[in-house]
Amino acid sequence: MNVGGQSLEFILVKFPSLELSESLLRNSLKRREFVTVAGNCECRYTGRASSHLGWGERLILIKGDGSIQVHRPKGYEPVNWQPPQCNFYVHRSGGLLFIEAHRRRPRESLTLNFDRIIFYSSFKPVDNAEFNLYVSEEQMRDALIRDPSILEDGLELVDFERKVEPGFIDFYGRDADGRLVIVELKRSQAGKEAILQLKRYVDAVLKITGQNVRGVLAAPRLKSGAQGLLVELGLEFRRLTPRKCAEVLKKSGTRKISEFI
Amino acid sequence: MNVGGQSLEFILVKFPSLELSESLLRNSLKRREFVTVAGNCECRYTGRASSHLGWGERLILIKGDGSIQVHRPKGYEPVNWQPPQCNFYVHRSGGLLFIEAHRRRPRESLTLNFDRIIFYSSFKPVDNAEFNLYVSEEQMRDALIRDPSILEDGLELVDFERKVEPGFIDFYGRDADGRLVIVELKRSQAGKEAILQLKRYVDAVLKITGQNVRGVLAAPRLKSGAQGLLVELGLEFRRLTPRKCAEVLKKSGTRKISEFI
DNA sequence: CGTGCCAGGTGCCAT
DNA sequence: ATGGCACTTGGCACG
Repeated sequence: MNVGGQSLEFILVKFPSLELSESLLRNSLKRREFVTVAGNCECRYTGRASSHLGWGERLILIKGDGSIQVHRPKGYEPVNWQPPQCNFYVHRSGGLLFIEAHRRRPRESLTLNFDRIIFYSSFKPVDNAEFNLYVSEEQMRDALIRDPSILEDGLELVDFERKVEPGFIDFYGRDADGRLVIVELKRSQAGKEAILQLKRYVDAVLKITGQNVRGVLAAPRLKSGAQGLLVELGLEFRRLTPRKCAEVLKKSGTRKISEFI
Repeated sequence: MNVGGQSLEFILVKFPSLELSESLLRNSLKRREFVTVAGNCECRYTGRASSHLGWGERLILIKGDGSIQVHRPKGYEPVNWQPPQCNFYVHRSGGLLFIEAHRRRPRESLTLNFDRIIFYSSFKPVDNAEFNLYVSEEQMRDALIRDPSILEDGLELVDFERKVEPGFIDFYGRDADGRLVIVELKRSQAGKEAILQLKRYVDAVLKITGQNVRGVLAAPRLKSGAQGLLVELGLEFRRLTPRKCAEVLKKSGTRKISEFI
């Protein structure tokens, strides 16, 4: 597919013959298109386990990355599937259309045979958007204030949004050993920028107080490759997930933040 | 859909207008059909966590059980979804078509807005087939109950699925020397987790009975590196393959498990 | 590559 | 409803 609502290599066929379906499939697989097929089929899987599913009408998705999934009329999860990067073989035999999806490591295969196709569709979706899973940074901060122990046992709040030279420190606390702890929060994957920001805060507070200061980066995850810089600068990472924050916020209920400070 | 390859309430439309799509959707949702829609959309989720996905072309499945899933061109898993039994709201606003899927307990919602539909399909799949997965952990347990000697000569069943403090013991027996044996089953490669789980059971039973207790981990194989922990904790490993279990189940036939206990 | 750990996990079955 | 746990778990980061 492409811009302007005009079809580019977009195919949609109602009740294609098995012969036509076979050639459409071969073509789509070669082009790595997103294929959607509905039809009456039987499914066999063998690999880590084995399974058999008798005849019935289902919807099959085959994606350009080489994944396949078979959906029955009910249930969120596919009844049979194969993860990305498997090899497909399409052939007709005995009046049936076969789709095989093979994978190595672990060695397993999924075989579907159709006696009737209800519809066939293929297109190349244009989708470059970024997916973000998050709570707001403010919600994360609120959760941490209400229960600092979600980050570390014994951690206690001293102040938040404290102004220092480079900016505002998200969370300013003291750990079980009495050491100062500066926490920098990121609502999604944290990268080098966040690490350097935290370092500036740590340096500033060290300069002001002269005390030993710990710098902790709290985020759902660390960008790959950022670990090195973190360690190099003597900082720490603590995983803090949207889920955990949501739990705390729910548990502590509607009470105002002011009650916790 | 129904027999004979003839359409019964089967709809397939290429590039429907948002207006038409809205009315088709309302109808399909009312009839609890299996809906497949491809289109350019934006997705927002809020509930246990929150997420946002910018504009892009995706495929959406809505099943008759009230589940919905949004598939991007790559990846086995849907980027956004909602499990069965949620409520749908469809409306148009500001030149966009909105689909909302709401759920209570946990309270969460998924909202999709489309500016263009690539194709719309709906049908009522006929699928009454039974799905069979071979050699599940339960089947392994059944095989072991029917013939404990597959694990060790002289082993006899005392109880299964026995409740102790940490959870349920898969198989609880007595060996040729009269010692208690606790078996933890894994249908595939067993790792550290399984060993620790077994250890908890052994400790619990030891505490209760005061008797000498053997802990046996039974699985097709042990993860490399797990051997050390096993020995360290005084536990044992016995290889038990799906094939062997299948043999036992086949030999003992269709007789019910209750005949063996 | 394997190994470990998290997930908006989901699903199943128990109390 | 809540808890324990398996899952063809899938996915990602790390050694």
